[in-house]
Amino acid sequence: MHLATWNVNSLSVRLPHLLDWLADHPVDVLALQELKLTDDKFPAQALEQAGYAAAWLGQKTYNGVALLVRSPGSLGEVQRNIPGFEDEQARVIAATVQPASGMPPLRVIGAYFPNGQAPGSDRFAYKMRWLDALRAWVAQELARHPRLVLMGDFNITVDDDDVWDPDGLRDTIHCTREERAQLQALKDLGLHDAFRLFPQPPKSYSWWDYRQLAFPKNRGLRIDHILISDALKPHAVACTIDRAPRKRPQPSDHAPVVLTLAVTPTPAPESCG
DNA sequence: ATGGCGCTCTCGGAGCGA
Repeated sequence: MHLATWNVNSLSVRLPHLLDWLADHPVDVLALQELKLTDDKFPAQALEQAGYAAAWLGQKTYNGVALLVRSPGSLGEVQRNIPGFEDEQARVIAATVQPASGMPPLRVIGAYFPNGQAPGSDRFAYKMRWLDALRAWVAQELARHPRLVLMGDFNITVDDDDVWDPDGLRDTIHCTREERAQLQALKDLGLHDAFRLFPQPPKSYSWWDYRQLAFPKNRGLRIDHILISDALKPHAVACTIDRAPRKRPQPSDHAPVVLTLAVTPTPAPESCG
């Protein structure tokens, strides 16, 4: 089965891209970020016709997140935003997912982490507060749901391998020690960066600036991540970034990240052969 | 050196993203 995350940068604008992508890649679960629409504008009917049920949390102009599950899968115990963390911004949606593929249920958290603008700014301070609240809540979620996926636009690079120009971008937003320490603290709860469980091409990124021919020059960042719990790690068989939608006219600035999970655990590499 | 693109809200140009 397949799970994916994609920051679409306006679901209204990108709906044709999304429907095309789902037709070619009928993933079981998809987390979307930056819907940029209010709840009443969410294209639930078009997605249902494409074979997907959805839960969403939108707002005017900015942010907005959704979880999609391929029918006849289902979403239950939907949580919108972080419990106990007052936030006007629509950034988190979680659900217990029963996949269509027949795999046992998963707890899936889709998140659009704050950008942070610049170190030292008010928005950076908000990003740190938000990350503190997220981590405390994810710890509780993990205790209740060992089979957990946390995926989305993290707006944080894990390390310099995720940065096209690590020296030029040293300690700039998405690359600061504080942000990376927060991401490490999330991983320390017992989560694994699915992308780095597997050999990957060098200079693999998930976001490229619209300007300066950044995409054709592959000047990007890997800031969209899929973290999986200890219990799911033995099921992971592949994780890739699909650059194809970024090559289309009027693309999102982000590419989808796709995780493949086996229904049954796969042997650890040490036990092979 | 700066801003360079794209989206939203709204029809001029600002705010924001990353």
